Amino acid sequence: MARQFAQVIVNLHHQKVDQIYTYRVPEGLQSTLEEGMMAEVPFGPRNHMIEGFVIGLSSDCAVPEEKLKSVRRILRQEPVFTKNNLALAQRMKEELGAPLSSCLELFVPRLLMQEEKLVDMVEVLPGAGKMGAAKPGLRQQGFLDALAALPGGKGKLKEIRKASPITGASLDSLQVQGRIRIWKEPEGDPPATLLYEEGELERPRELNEEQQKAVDAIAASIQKGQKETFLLHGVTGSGKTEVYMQAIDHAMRADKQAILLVPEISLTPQLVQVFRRRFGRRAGVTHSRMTDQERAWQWKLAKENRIQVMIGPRSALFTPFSKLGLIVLDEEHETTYKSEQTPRYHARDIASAMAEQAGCPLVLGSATPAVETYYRAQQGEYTLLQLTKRAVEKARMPKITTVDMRQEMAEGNMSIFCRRLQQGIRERLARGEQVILFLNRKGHSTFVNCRSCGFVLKCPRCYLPYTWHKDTRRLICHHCGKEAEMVASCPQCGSSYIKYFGAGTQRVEEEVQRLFPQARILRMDMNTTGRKGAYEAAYHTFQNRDADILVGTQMIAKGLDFPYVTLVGVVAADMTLYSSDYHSTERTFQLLTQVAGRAGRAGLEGEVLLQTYSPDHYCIEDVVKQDYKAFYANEITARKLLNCPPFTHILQFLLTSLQEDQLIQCARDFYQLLERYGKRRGFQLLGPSPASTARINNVFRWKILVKHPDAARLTAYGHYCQEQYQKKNAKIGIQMDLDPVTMF
DNA sequence: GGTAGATCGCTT
DNA sequence: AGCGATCTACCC
Repeated sequence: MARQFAQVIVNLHHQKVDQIYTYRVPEGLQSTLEEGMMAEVPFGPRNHMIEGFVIGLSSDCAVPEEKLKSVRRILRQEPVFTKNNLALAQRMKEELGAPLSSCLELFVPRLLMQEEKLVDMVEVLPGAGKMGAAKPGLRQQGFLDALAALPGGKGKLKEIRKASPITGASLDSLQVQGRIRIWKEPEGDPPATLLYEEGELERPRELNEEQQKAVDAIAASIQKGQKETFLLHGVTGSGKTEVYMQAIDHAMRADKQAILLVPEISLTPQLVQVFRRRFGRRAGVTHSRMTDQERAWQWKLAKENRIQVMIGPRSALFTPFSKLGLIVLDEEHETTYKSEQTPRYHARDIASAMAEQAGCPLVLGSATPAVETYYRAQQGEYTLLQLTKRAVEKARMPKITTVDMRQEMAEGNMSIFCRRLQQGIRERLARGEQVILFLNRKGHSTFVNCRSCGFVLKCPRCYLPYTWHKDTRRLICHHCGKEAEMVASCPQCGSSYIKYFGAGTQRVEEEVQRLFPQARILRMDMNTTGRKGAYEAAYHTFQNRDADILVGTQMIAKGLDFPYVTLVGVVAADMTLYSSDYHSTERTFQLLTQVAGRAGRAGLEGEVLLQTYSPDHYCIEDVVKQDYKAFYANEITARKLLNCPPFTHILQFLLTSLQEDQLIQCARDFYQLLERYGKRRGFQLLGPSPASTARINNVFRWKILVKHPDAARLTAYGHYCQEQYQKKNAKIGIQMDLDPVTMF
């Protein structure tokens, strides 16, 4: 039966045209057009030619036929997505409220979406010659003959046209008649960077008992061909990478493929080297510094099964493997797994859905798992695998101690460094060892606390810290929007030493320089490493011991390995602890655990000092004890109490406008609309409140939060309300984010 | 997003 | 009535 109609999703990323359009398929294309292909179609009153994804072909048509236009041509030689990919994209659309076209686009490498980077190819179709020379003109016949004479009957359109001139109209006609096919593909051969030398491959290392148990469990699951999710909870240095590699090896031996996801930041050259030495050319890599050309070739190689494992950031999920046998998410708690662009998906969720489709295991690995993940393991939804021992003999866990800054002040030390840290730095300088001073300042949210007793001003409704607004000199709860006056003295102890928190890295650097004029200090933060190569330069300076003290933010917490660092000082351990984001306790635990791991990497003993105003907060206590389970138990109780994930889902609306008064008015209107549609159906509303960065590039930002335990219903409701609101009022921008990893 | 046709409001 | 500016519906 002739499939003369095509269901097409136009690739314009816009909600208004996010629907299925039906096109007629010209007879000549009916034998070649397949589901999953990209096609060029006329669209709109001016019939602009645009790209579309063909998501279905049929012999009947639901739309009045006089409305129909025809598919112009096929854009790529092969389908770019499968039925499974389409099903997943449709699910993403529903759960995330994103246009289907932008969900489908994830499966296509960027290069294939950029017309100008592709070259037109043309191929003569079987049977074309037999139609005889009578019907087509001489020019057309000449063109067909020239084409047929080429090896494989195909070549670059431009070159053939030069040798055998033909008009565009004639080309169209030949195509519509089904005598030739034209498509676009990347030019040239695989870049040399992908064709590295393959030396002798390394053999797997010997595993300890725990590692072996983990590998066996995953291997058994690969064999079964059923989805199973594992949480591989292993302390730093417990040899998770070796477990991944041997599990991947099992998948390959079962003639299947594997994906290893890593957070972008830790995609160090070392890891890539390790994989290449073990798997040789069967290992493919993607990362941000790769060109589109290189990525497109990786995609092609994966599709042809010439690569069997792909390593990379969340985009590596969309590698077109046809026999997926294993997915691994390393450092699964990392926030970089959540996309910040539409569709705002979480790699963990997509990986889970893909494992379901493929019937293969999913391994989530971390030393500090996300609370949601550990909860699911506790519930029996995930299988817990534990690595409790360090695989490297020499490396010992560092000694972690807190210093109570309230006491420091009571004893007359007004410096930003406690006496113990000053003494520690002095000793390291004398011994020629190195020091890292870490300032976990993130974002700009400043909370107010008492320097005498440590009391933190919190919203009485949400029990989350107020944010201090310098301009209005008021306190605002960024969770629910409640406002309050600043206090003159501490409500708990009456001290007047109550103020907002906030020292920058620059201030810390100045202070160190003042206290230790002879020390060589290096500062690393967004300001100093902005230029290209500046990060690497600073890294090497410290690595070569051309500096004694490294002062830095977040970016120095991850993956850096400096053997001569024996002291790590965390200047303000509480800084990220008290922000209005419900994740903040978890993030602080993960961050401090990670920073602590920077001390004493080689044989030398490491010491970590945490300066804090709340030494008895469970987060700080559990970091000191290096006890994840204790932290989890405390945190999950808090989440339950506050009705936060994993007990509910949160939908965040970010509202933006150039005019503040208009924005505030619209935010209130939108809130009322949300209330009208959702209050009685169990949607819990919070806000509106200013975003933590209330203004970016003159654009004002407010937000509204909605909670509901059912993610799909929450998104559907949010999407519906947004549509209803924007029908009437398009003056402000509204962005929706399900389960945001950073609450603006 | 882009376009066309409808509607508004100000000019002559 | 005449004409640009703004709004609204629709795109297979």
